Amino acid sequence: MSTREKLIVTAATLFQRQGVRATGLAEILKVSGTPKGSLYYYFPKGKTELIAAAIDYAGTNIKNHVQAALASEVDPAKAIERLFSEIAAHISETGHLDNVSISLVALETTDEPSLQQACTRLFTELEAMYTAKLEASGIASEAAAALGQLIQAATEGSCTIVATKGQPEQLLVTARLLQQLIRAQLPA
Amino acid sequence: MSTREKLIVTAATLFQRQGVRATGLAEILKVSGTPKGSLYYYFPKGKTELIAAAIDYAGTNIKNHVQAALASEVDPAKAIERLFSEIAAHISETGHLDNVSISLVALETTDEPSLQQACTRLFTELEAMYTAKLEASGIASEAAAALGQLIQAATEGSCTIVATKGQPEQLLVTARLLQQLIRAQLPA
DNA sequence: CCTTAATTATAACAACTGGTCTATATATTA
DNA sequence: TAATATATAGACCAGTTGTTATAATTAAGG
Repeated sequence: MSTREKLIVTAATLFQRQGVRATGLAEILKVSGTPKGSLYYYFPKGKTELIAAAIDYAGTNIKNHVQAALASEVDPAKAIERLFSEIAAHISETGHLDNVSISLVALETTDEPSLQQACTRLFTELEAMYTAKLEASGIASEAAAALGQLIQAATEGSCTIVATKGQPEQLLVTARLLQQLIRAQLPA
Repeated sequence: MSTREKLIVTAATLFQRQGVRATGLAEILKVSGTPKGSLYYYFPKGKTELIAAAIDYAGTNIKNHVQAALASEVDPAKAIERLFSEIAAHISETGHLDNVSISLVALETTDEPSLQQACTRLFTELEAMYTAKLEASGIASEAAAALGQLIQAATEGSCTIVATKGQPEQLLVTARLLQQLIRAQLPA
């Protein structure tokens, strides 16, 4: 792994776990074992540029997880169940939201247009993935789009609540209701 | 309004809008027009103590809004519609999440037990409010509890996404699906 | 009015922050 | 091998942060 990659991966993890403002550059350097000179060499615009790269990296990671879960089952309801149980397992094991949610980063960066746009893009892409899966199973596209939005909202909201409460199993309760809703929309 | 109250109200607003870490005591003092000596006089344990008071204040505010919306309609589905449209209007007008969501504060404070507990308590109380409303309309208690959790998750998640995207109308799409789900659970 | 309590004022502090700069080390190329 | 390009090292910087301490001012009580 190159120095630049180490910086991005470490930053992505720390930002998602504790937030952008709570993560100083000194900590990223220490955890990644990389030199300070390199940080400004690879990210001459500074922390904001590193945050942008970290959002993209985290986003790709999350999308890959979601894509794998959606592809693992033909039935979208079962796929959502699988996704939520994977998220629950991750949070249960790590106690953190890295690799599953960028809500904290998104909320912290609404005042910086380029970062807000990067987070917006990710949220939109995730919704589109859910929507596509639902459409592929025969749900009308308007209903699929609405459901895609709800699934994404429920996912981010559940991650936030579960991380706060320390109760990952709550994700499974929410998943069951979403499955019910999806099944009600599937063609007979 | 007393000095102590001014500090709490200002802190609550700024914390919900921009986060705890992005809000320094200097800004709270400036915006509230209160003296620095008073801050430590009233909150001798410092910023954490002020954050705790701000969470409680914000939580009471949010609970009051939710309670008013739930009480405004007998039908829980219509009440949720009203709540979501009020949230959408607020975000539309202000561009901020103060008075509607503590997700940012909650995510930033998971490493401080007393604050985590305060946020957990609020999330739990909000869920209980939704659950009680659903039960009162005849939904079986287990189903009502699961739905209460989904409503709370969808609310927090939607606020996060909508604040990021700057698209408050998306809340109304989500509200319609929640209404559908609620109606499917109501006794015939 | 005097005494006591409450509140305010503000300087000082150590620690942290993101960024700059220049010299040096390492890698690449011809 | 020497020259050039890339990457690293690390000192330094100004600004911000939350906190402490002490003196002064104001408010309350007898």
